[in-house]
Amino acid sequence: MTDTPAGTPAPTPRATGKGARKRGELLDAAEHVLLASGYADLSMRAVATAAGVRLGHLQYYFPARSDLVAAVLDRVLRRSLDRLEPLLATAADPAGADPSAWVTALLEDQDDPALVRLFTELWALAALDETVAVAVRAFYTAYRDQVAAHLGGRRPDLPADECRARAEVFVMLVEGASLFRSGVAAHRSARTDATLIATAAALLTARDR
Amino acid sequence: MTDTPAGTPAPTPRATGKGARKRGELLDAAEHVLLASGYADLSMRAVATAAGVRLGHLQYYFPARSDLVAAVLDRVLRRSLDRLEPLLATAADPAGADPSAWVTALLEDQDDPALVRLFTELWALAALDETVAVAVRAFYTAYRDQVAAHLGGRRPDLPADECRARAEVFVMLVEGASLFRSGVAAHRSARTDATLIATAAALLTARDR
DNA sequence: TGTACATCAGTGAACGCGCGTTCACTGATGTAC
DNA sequence: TGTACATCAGTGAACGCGCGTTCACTGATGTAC
Repeated sequence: MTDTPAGTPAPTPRATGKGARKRGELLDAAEHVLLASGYADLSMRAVATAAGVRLGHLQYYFPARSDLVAAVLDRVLRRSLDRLEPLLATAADPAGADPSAWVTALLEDQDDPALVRLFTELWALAALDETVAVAVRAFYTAYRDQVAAHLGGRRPDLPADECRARAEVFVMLVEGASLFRSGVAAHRSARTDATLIATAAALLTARDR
Repeated sequence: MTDTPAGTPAPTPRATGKGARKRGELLDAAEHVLLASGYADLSMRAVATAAGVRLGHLQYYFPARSDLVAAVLDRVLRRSLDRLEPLLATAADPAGADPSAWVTALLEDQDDPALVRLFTELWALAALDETVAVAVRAFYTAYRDQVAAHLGGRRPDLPADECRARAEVFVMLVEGASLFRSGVAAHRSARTDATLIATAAALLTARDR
């Protein structure tokens, strides 16, 4: 007895075991095509070829292109939040400590050009698809709230709304920086990185802002 | 006698007068389609329909889709730089003055969701087309250099490389902010704007960073 | 352990459609004499 | 001012192609008895 209504003849691949593994492989292939060719050329045929399966088989797992696209983007956002969480949870350093090392680690994590590429596609797609737009905003809300919580641990003297505002500006800066450190808008420079890290750290430590 | 070789039978629309006007109208239509439907659905037929001309006529001005896309993106970047220049040239305020009003004006100018939308498409496209990538990097280099020049006028005490570094971080912050103020990553908030403006202003005024 | 059967996983052909591009064409506008 | 002609501006039909989707099919795997 599955969780689908008795009369439904539609394909419903298993959520566990081999089915889940295959699904992950297909999403890997789709992500690869998205990185290499962009959303416009993210076709069912291209993904099937990249995954080494037949078109019909890809459709067994993702009946429509929209299902595939939604699943890819969903996984990108979910994975990004999962990677962020352990970094942001390390509010371990004492209240007065210099957060530069922590900021540096966070920037390094955002360094991956492939990740930046996926996010530029997400930003562009959010304008066309309200579902994507909602997911992207939810991601940044969670991101900002985690930074705000980190900041609250570091600076118990700050009111919650100031933590939130500083955290949002912090995330703005990190996202803007990703464009300039990944090659989209410019390439990395040590001199600029120093100023970037000082500016981000100041958001976490400055008396008022 | 035109500027094309004698034997070339290819269509070469006039660069001035009626031809230039029509070309501008076609680019307006293309930009409208790009905003409404994204790059993937920026088809010759959709643009012709939006412009109220026949497919063949659009192709008289832009023989290939790639010509149309290149012209649209080129115009977006050129127009953005042209809008930036007068704002950035107003290094009028005295050396010690609070730059908050100036920063606010610059943010307002970047406020337009349509402009942000066009830039998200540009960032995504830069990964697929090296010509676009070069144009985007050239745009941000010019942008950063103009901010650096503005900062140099305001703070003659700073060495040139520090001006450049601060200017680049300033642009990172403004570009990141555009995502958070246009609705892509979040919506505008007065509290966050205050922190954003203070942070940007500090890049222009702080003793060291 | 063996058999019957349902479901799962994967195949392959075909469909209609919108796409970029090619090309021969026509009427309008400008220019030379 | 009039006429001949070249170029400009715009039309319309056709092409081959890759696309998403539909669907009937087959072999592999699991399960009930």
